[in-house]
Parts: sequence; C-alpha cells; structure tokens
Amino acid sequence: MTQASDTTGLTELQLELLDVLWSRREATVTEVRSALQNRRDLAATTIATLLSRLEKRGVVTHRVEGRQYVYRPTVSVAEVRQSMVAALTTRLFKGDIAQLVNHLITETEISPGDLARVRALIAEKGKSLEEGA
Amino acid sequence: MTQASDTTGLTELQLELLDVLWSRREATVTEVRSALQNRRDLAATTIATLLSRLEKRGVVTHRVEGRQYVYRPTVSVAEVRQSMVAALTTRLFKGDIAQLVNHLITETEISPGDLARVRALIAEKGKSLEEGA
DNA sequence: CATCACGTTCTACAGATGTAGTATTACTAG
DNA sequence: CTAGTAATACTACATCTGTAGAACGTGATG
Repeated sequence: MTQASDTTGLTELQLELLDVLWSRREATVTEVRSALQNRRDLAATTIATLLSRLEKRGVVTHRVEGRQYVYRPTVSVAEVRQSMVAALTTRLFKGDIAQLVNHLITETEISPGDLARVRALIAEKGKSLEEGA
Repeated sequence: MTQASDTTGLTELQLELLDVLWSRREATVTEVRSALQNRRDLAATTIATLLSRLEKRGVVTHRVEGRQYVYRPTVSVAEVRQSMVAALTTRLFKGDIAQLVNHLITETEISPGDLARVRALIAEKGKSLEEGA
C-alpha cells in the first residue's frame, strides 16, 4: 500500500536517481552524484535540486546527519514498476497484458534464451494457479 | 525505417490524439476534438495547438483541404510501441525483456485466460524459431 | 577570532506540456 | 458589398523538468 503518490510519470533521470537510492538503501547528495558520474556529469546543486523535488513529490525523504542530508526512497522499485508498466499497458495496449507480451515476443528481437526463460515462468505461473494461490 | 523522430516521450494526451489519427487514418481538428469529447472536453484551439506541436515534433503532418487541415500520423502505432516499450524495458528492467514478462505475470493480476493466450503465443514463437524464421 | 570549505536553499532560465483566449483570414449568406 | 462564421495562427500563462549559479549558514583551521 505504502502511500500512493503517483509514481507513474517518473522520467529517465528521476529513475536513475531512485536507482541509486534503491541499490544503497540511502545516500547523500554527494554519493548520488558520484554514483551517476559515469553517465551524467551534473553539478552537486543540480542533484540537490532534483532530490528535493523528488521529496516534494513524495517519492523520497531525508534525514539529517551532521550537516548533510541522507536521502531514502519512500517508494519501492516494485511499486514503481507496477504503476509505470500499468500506465504503459493502458496507454499503448488498452490494458491488455497479453497483447503487450505478444508485442514483446514478436516485435522485439527476443533471444531464444529469454524466450525459454519466459516459457519457464509461464509454466511456473500456470502451476501456482492450479494450486489455487 | 520511416524517420526516427524519437517517439519515446509521448504523453498520455499526445497518445490519445495519435490514437484518433491511427484509427481513422486522418482527421481534422474538429474530428479529433469530437472523438475525444467523451473523455476530454478541450477547446478547439487547444486541439489545434496540440496537433501543430505534434507536427513540429515530426509525428504527424497535414494537408490542406478547403480551409481546414487534415492531419495524418507519420509514425505507426507499431513504431511507437516499439520505442516506448523499449524505453520502459531499459529504464525499469535494465533492458531484460524476460524480467518484464516476469513482472507482468507475477506482479499484475493476470487472468487465467490471458495467461493461456500468452502461453499460446510463446509456443507459437518457439515453433517459428525452430523453423528458422 | 577570522576564513575557508562544504552543504543546502534560493533564484533563474530554457524547453516542453496542458490549456485556451485573441487576432486574423476568408468564406457565406443577406 | 457587408456582416457573421468557422478555421488557423499567435500570444499567453502555469507547471514540470533539466541544469546550475549565487547566497547563506556552519563547522573546521590557523
């Protein structure tokens, strides 16, 4: 449940910040900044601005440690995936999950290995449904 | 190939407009407007603005008919799905399609019917791969 | 005690988006 | 020919995003 806060419209950059927080549980502005350094070279103030905006938006919080802020996500990666995938499914496939999967296996160059993995997942799911989970 | 024009970042509203154009091949401002009427009650000038912005962005064009413009999409629904799904897969699942499918069947309440359809699709795909498509 | 350095907050700005009023143009009906 | 109507173009404005400099506060250092 965790507090709604519409995580649907997160941008690329915002997700990158969240990724850092998700992977280390929490991080300071400086830490986030260096974690992104390879891909993005942003000013420290930029990171600070972005994080405070994310906080205003309700997807992260912070606690104070000494003179710096330690940010922590308030939404889980699962939640975000949930809402963003749902939004995409709605927008692009009229909410039809099977159609999205169809797109994935026919329109993208899915590798035989991935296909096998997917098949295994489906089999698994079928089983759990029979067991009445 | 069709002209790249980054269809990745299309918003909800923009997709709704495109949907109208996709379904009727082409349409005037007024037609688009009434097609959306049930969900959105936007001023005619708003629709006009949106369409011209989409044109500037390269995803639609128009031809003149009498005193009005008839808009037509320049990108296909397939292309848009392609790029948007790819973007989502990258952002949220590090590009791992199987992981996205996994999410779909474990994290969403997929119906047994949909699951069956998906299984059939996979089987089909497996076959076509063997045949060396 | 005076500075420096670091960290945060404020302010700023350009571009995109959602939304629409106003101006302009050109038919159309009288 | 004139006034109304319909369509587009132009202008406007708030909000969000990406980006960062400037201002401010405070602990560390000489």
